[in-house]
Amino acid sequence: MRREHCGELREKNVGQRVTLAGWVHAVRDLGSLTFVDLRDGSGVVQLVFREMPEAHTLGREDVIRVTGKVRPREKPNPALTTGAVEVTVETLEILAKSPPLPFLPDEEVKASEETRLRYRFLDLRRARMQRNLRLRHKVTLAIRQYLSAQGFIEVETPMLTRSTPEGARDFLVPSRLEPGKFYALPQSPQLFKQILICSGVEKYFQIVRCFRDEDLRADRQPEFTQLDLEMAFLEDPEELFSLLEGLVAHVFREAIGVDLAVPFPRLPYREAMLRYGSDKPDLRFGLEMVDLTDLLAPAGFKVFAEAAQRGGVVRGLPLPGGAHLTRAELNRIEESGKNAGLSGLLWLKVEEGVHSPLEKHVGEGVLANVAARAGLASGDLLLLAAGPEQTVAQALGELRVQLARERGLVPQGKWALAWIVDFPLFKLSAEGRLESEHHPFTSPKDEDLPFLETDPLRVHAKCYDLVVNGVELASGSIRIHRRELQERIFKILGIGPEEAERRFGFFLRALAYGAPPHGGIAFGLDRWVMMLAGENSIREVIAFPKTATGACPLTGAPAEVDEAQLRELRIKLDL
RNA sequence: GGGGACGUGGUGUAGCCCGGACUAACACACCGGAUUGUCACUCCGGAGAGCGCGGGUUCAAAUCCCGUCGUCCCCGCCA
Repeated sequence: MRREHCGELREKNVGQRVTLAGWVHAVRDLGSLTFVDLRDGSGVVQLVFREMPEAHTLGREDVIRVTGKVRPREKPNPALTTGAVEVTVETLEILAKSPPLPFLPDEEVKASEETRLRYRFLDLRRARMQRNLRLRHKVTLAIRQYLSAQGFIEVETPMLTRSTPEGARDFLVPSRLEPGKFYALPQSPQLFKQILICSGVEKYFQIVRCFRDEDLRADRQPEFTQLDLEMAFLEDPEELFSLLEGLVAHVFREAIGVDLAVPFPRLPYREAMLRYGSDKPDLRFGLEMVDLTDLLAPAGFKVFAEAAQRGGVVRGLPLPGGAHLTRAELNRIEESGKNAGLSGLLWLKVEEGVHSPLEKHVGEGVLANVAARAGLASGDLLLLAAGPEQTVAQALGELRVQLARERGLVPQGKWALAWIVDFPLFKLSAEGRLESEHHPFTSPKDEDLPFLETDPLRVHAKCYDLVVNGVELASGSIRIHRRELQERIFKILGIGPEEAERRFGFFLRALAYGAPPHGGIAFGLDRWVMMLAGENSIREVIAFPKTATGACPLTGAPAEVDEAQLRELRIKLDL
């Protein structure tokens, strides 16, 4: 269909005869004069119908085609990019009618999210959703351009595969040809991309759908998209970091015109936990925590002494300008701290000297030292907590973010990116078993290899996360490329040779036949686009997302299937 | 698995705490009419829900109670 684009008409088009097609965005019927805002993918332009009775039959979201002449407006509308002109209609053709709408595809949707999802085809017509879809396209295009220019090739890996040893629950697909057996949808292409490396694909990437059957959140969907990437002959994460800094900076520039400062800071996991109480710290603001165990444990306050005795810590979270907080506000903060797992929260403030309920227990000298270490100035507050290190760090970390938000200490429009490095290789599960912190194919750091069996928890991994404004954007590692080391790791994790062979023998075989050193990373694409779009939910940047129970209000999925389908798959339901 | 919030015409809300004047209100959308410069057009008129569903309490339930379903947020879970 030959046509001009509504949103592109300007004063320079005045006098031209044009054909336009699109949706009726609004109708203003003044009798023998009718104005219609016509919308297509490019934007909106005003049509003028004079003495055309058909114009009275137009309804919102009807699809029409018109021809007419571009004219300057008597009264331009500065709110519209095409506001200097209008099109006087000569012919009108109604291509499709629309029934009354559940909601108008205007900027301000009043419809609930459920209604929006049920009528997603209407919702996506809104300018904001169109912008989000286009932004997402820009991001994936920029990624493909950049990586392609760097010599990476995109390779597709199977959607129907076998259950890979990731941590999450798998979505299963029954096999008809082999009754009783199942495919799994991939949680990530982890093993396939490593096999590609072993296959001589030295630089691989894929923008790929991944599936995890876990509960949903505002930033979690059962199917989501990753930018998955892997490189051969990679031993030093720094090599990858500089490549990815280039990629990330390119995407930010292309997608939203922001120039990021590179390189991004590197922050060891241990330091992130100590200073920010999180392995994905929001570095847009300060409020850095300090360790006070050595000052306060021996100071004569029982709670602190006992915490230290049990191997715990005493930590402080400074709150600049917090000295004037009322008793009620402090109580509320303590309540939040308790919800986050603390057994209590004490405070200290600097205001014409140092004041604290601790004063009578530990004395002024100690308090002054504490204030000095925390770098407190007059008018500042320090929140104090004691207990097991992990608990205290995490809880104060949560408080740090919460207080910064509440008190407006988070700078808007700022992008704080950082690499978190030197993660531990293992962690203890709730049952006290060793588990991989990242995944079992992550390489330990060379200098820690001697402790692998003797003191596994002190072993660091060649593992890294990229965090942006307190959100984990990407996560990756240098992989194990020698089979012997892989078998040592399995052994430590309690995976015997038979189990290893059964679950991923195919992968171990690939490693055995000459695997180059390699490593890679995976980005959460939905989260990335969400942040770039300034949205609070990834559903706003996914064309057809699922609800919190994994349902699709548009299609009604998941749904029952025919008895015949089940019989063919030899499946009997037991509900 | 747990906690919290919510569910009222097509859509978004008010009413619910404190049951009765609710024959359920308002806005947008819709229908009819008027209208030659609007752009949230305006003006006049109209239709449209029995309050997610089921049960209970009561003389009386949108309102109180129990159950159930659905939506959203959070914790667990998600390496």
